[in-house]
Formats: sequence, structure tokens, C-alpha cells
Amino acid sequence: MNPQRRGEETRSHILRAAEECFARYGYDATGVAEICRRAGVTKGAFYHHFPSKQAVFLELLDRWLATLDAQFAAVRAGAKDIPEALLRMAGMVGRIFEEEGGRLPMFLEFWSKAAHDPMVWQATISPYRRYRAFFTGMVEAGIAEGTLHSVDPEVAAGAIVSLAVGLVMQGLMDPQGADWGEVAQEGVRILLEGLKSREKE
Amino acid sequence: MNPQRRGEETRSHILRAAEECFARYGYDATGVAEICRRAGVTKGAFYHHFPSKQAVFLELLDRWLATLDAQFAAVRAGAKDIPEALLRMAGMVGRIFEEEGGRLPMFLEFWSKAAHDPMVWQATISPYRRYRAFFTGMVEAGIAEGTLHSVDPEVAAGAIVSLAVGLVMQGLMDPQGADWGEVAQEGVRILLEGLKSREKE
DNA sequence: AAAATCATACCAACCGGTCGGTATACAAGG
DNA sequence: CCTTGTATACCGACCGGTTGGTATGATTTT
Repeated sequence: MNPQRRGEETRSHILRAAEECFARYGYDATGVAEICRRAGVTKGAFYHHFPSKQAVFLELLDRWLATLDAQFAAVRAGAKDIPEALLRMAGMVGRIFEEEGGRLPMFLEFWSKAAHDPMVWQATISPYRRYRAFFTGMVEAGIAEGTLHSVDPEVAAGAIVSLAVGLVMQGLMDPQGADWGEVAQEGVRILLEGLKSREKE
Repeated sequence: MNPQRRGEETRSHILRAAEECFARYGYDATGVAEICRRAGVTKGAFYHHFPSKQAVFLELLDRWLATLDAQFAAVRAGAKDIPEALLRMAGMVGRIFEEEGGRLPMFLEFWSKAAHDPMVWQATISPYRRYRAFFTGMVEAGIAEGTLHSVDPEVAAGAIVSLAVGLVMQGLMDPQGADWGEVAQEGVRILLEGLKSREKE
């Protein structure tokens, strides 16, 4: 087989195995040996493709953030209206929890690692701020188009992101505790109710 | 000195040192030796007072949850109105971030540990569910007293807790990224705006 | 043969936890 | 008051096991 192709495959095998382990056991509790075992590869191959365990983690982080980017952009582009866009995003939550709930624990892993590791923090914080800016832009657009009433867009965006982050966290910790898809849907609806422009209070 | 009193002091020294280390470096990255160094005791003393490193962690968790309990109950009791109670709780956020911001990273540590460790999960999830129930009760009370319009109390409570959790998370990751106290205040205000009872939309 | 890819064997460091032993306080008995 | 006994608090060297990472050789492809 083509060696480059072969190399790429082992690489992705390692990535997939690492993702699974990190999500299931956590970063520290996952040994390189275990990753290799699951990937059907030896340590030699592992350290041929990645300089360190952390490098694998960071690449996983990058990829995850990239998919988030794409999803957000797609939803916004497909909606005619800011409220509609937000509601659709909320609607995605339920589906996400069902379909790739297995990959979600990585989110927590990223977050908690970033709190202590400067490199991970660097890699996390900048995309995160982009998301905040993204939602700020949405709120501004909503105000401009007249569907939202005048509020500080940054603050409103902060609240929206808080809702999202909190939703993911709770869904991770207590999946059976509630229908998180519904909570997301309804939470955004309530938030929108408070944001929608209307004559007077 | 009284030996029992002395014992209690070393015990609390260990607890304080461990809290600091866990918050700064994370649970796994913190060695028992480091905790002992900061506490000014030896390993012998450590394992005399605690059966394991995890036991220290769990005790820290218990204490933290107990203070949360007290604060919530106090605020609710002191408010004449559900919306007022929620707004006051939001107002506490800024103060909390300033005053004991140093202890907050433990929150993340608890959360991420709970995701992988059944014992920690057990210790975390039950108080957490109490909080959800607490807020559910508040929403129900708000509906009963007529200040909130009729919504599913469980769902609304889920949204409120999400906002809170997300707020803490963001404040932890990006303290300078925003005035989280203000975001909390305004976020709850918006949420309340969507929850308040009014004639017609 | 040169380069890329992977396997095997191995290491040095670290870490949670143990253990034999010491020091101090205190109560009882003489 | 002094001795003896005992429980608590504490010390610090040490151990078994694990882990991230490395060194080196084999194999395959071009």
C-alpha cells in the first residue's frame, strides 16, 4: 500500500483511539500504551507520528473546534432570522447529545486541562473568544434587523454562551436528569422572549 | 498544646494546602508530597489524618457544597419575591468571583473528576440534583405568587442552572474576557423578562 | 539505497501508599 | 511525686508499580 496513505491511516487510528480513551478515562488516566493498544499500533508508531501525548490532545482539540466552527456558520447561514437561527442551534443540542454523545466528554477534558496547562489554554481561549464574538455579532444583527430589542450585545452573547456551556456540562454530568434537548429549546425560547423587541415593558 | 487541638490544626492545614494545590495544578498533577510540603507536615501526618488522597478531595467537596447550601438558602429566605431572589443571586456572582475566585477552580476539578470517578460522581450528583430541585421550587413559587407566568418549572430551572454553570465556567476560563458579574446580572434579568407573567405577547 | 514506517526492549523518574519507630500528653497506681 | 501504661500525633525512609518517553533495529516502499 502507499506508505503515505498507510501513515495517514495509522495516524487517524491513533487519533480515534486517543479520543475514545480521553473521553472515557480522562487525559491523565489514559496511558500512551493503552492508546496504542486500541489503535492496534505500537509505541514506536505513536511517537513517530506525534512528538508527545499532549500533541495528540491538542490536535484533537483543534479538530473539534473546527467542526464547531463549521456547524455554527452553517446554521446561521441557513436561517432567515436571528431568533430562528438561535432556536435552530438550540434544536441541534438534542441531536448532538444523541448522535455524538460519546465524544462530548472530551469537551470537559479540554476545559479542565486548559485551566492548568498554558498551552492548552492558549489553544482553547482564542477559538472560544471567536465564538463569543460570533454570538455578539448575531445579537447585533438581531437588533439591527429589529427582531431583538436594544441590549448590550456582548452581555447578551455572554448569557447565550453561558446557557450553552451550562447545558453541555449538565448533560454530561447527569444525562438522565432531564431532557436536555428540551431544556435547550425552551431555555433559548425564554431567553429570546426576554430579548425580543416589543413596544414597552 | 492540647493534642486534639493540635491534630485539628494540622488537619485543616492539610485541607487548605490540598485545596490550593488542586485548584492550581489539578488533582492528578498534585502529589501528596507537595500537599505535605505546603502544609508543613510530613507524609506520615497526612496518612494519619486521611486514608487516601481521594478522601481529602471528597472532604473538600463536601465542605464546598455545604457552603453553597447555606448561601442559597439565606438569599431565598431574605427575598420577598422570586424575581428579587434570583436577581440577588445573580448579584452575588460578581462578589464571589472577586472574593474567593481563588477557590473556584476547584469547582472545575470536582466536575471533571466526577465524570470519571464513580465515588466523586455520587458525591457530586446528589447535591446537584437538590439544587435543581431548589430552583424548580423557586419557579413553582414564582408561578404561584403570580410573578412568573406558567412554564414547566423543571425546564425553567434547568435553564437557570445552565446559566449559572456556564457563567462559572466562563469566568474560570476567561476571567478578563468580560465583566461576568454584569453578565450574570443581565442574563438573569433577560431570563426573567422572558419568564415574567404579562397579559399577552 | 534511501526514506518512511513501525516494532521491541528499555529507562529514569515519579507517585501513592506503607511501615517501623519516636515524641508527647495523660491517666492510673504506688 | 514518680513510674508505668497507653493512645494519639507524627516522622521520613522506603517500596512496588506505573508512565511518558527513547534508542535501535527491522521492514517496506520508492
